[in-house]
Parts: sequence; structure tokens; C-alpha cells
Amino acid sequence: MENCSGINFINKLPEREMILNAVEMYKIFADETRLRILLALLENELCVSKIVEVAGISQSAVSHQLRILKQMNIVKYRKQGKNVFYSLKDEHIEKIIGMVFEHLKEKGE
Amino acid sequence: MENCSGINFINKLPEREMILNAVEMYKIFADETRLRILLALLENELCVSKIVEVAGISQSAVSHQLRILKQMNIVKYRKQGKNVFYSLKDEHIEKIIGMVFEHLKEKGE
DNA sequence: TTTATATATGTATAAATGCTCATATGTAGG
DNA sequence: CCTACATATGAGCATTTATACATATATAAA
Repeated sequence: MENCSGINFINKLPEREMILNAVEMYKIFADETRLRILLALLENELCVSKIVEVAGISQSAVSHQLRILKQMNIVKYRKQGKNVFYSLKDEHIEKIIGMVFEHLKEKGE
Repeated sequence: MENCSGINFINKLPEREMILNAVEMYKIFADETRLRILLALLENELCVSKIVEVAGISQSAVSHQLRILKQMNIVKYRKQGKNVFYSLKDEHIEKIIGMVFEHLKEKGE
């Protein structure tokens, strides 16, 4: 390549590890089921069976996704009798979610 | 399920279509190559060969990803001689990207 | 202790996704 | 017109991922 621009500097990107962390973060939201779960948890703590209703998929699938969200440190849980209640672990999550929805609204879709 | 919480209302989620749009949006950023491309485009318009340098993958792979970004209305391009220059189509993108990086910084990682 | 309910987990499967390789298209220069 | 360079595209392949099904675990109640 003969250098397509007169300018010959390339912006330093963030460190690779940081980029990979960000990618992991976006991946969390990049799935309908997980996003539905997180949106539902935005306001209330919910037990698994409620989440199943909201997500509209099998209990098994929900549990699998909840595990992922636990591993990613996105949700926390507390047990109470036979139930397990999940809630968001971090208020930043709300902001990140909100951001994209704002964007979509402003685009008028 | 016998109703795990006393509260019996479930938050209305956004409409399904809106959720799906958001998922599509997050998917765009949920890939290292695409995110690197977008980060590189944050400040400069760049031609494909420059993007190849930054992204660190084959020209073919970059072109494929650029096509996706075009289809998703994230980037625009202009041709100039043999080169094609790509740039971000929308300043909201920057905000959405910035958001996650802020989050990661604040978590002290 | 037996049974029912809530949740978790292992496994297999199907679909989506991103890459490479080969090749096509387009443009400029000789 | 022919060649070289920049970019785009099609096909095939390998990996990832989300789900369902079956089953395990845990807790409560009978």
C-alpha cells in the first residue's frame, strides 16, 4: 500500500486487553434473551421463574444465561427458600443499556 | 410456579422490535475486529489499507466487516481514485463506545 | 422419608459468525 | 490495451453460541 493519506499517523488504539474487555461487555447485551433479562431486572429483583416468563424461553435456557451473567459479574443473587432472586450488580449497566435505546429513539425508528 | 414474589406485576419491557434493534446494535461492537475498526475511525477518516494495518487482519476480512458496518448504517464512505475512505456516519456511535470504556475504567481494571 | 417445586447443570444439536483463500471488479498509468 | 494496485465478493470451513432435553440438586411440606 502506498499510503493512501498524506497524514501518516495512526491513532493509538486502547490496549488490546481493554478492547477485549469491552467486546466481552457488548457481547453480554448482544443477545435477545440476556437483554430481556437485564431489562426486566432494571427495576425489580426477580426470581428465576418470573424471569422465565419475561424471557419467553425454557427455564433451562434462562438458568444457563443467568450463569453467564453471574460469571460476567453483571448480576448478583440471594436465595430465599426454594427461590433464587437475581438483581443487577452495578448501576453502570443501566446507563450502558439506556445509551443504545436513546440512540435508537433519536434515530426515530 | 406459585408466584415467587408478593408483587405480581412485571415491568413492561420495550417492544420486541426495539429490543431486537438494540441487540443488533450491540452485536456490532461485540467483535474485536469491528470494534478496532470503529475505534480507529473515531478520529480520522481512513482508507481500507490503513484500516487493515490498524485491525491487524487480512484485507479480505476487513472488507467483509466494512460491508457489515455499511449495511448497519454505521459508516459511510467516499471513493477517491483507487482508494475508498471510510468514516463514522453518526456521532452517537462515539458515545456508545465511550460509555463502555468509561465503565471499564471505573471498575479499575 | 417421600413428594413436589424451584433451580442448576451436562450433553448434544443447530444456527450464526468470522476467517481465509481464491477470484472478481474497478481504477490509474504505461 | 495491458498491467499493477486497491478494494469487494463468493465459497467453504471452523468456531462459537444459544437452545432444548434430560437429569441432578436443593429446599419445603406432607
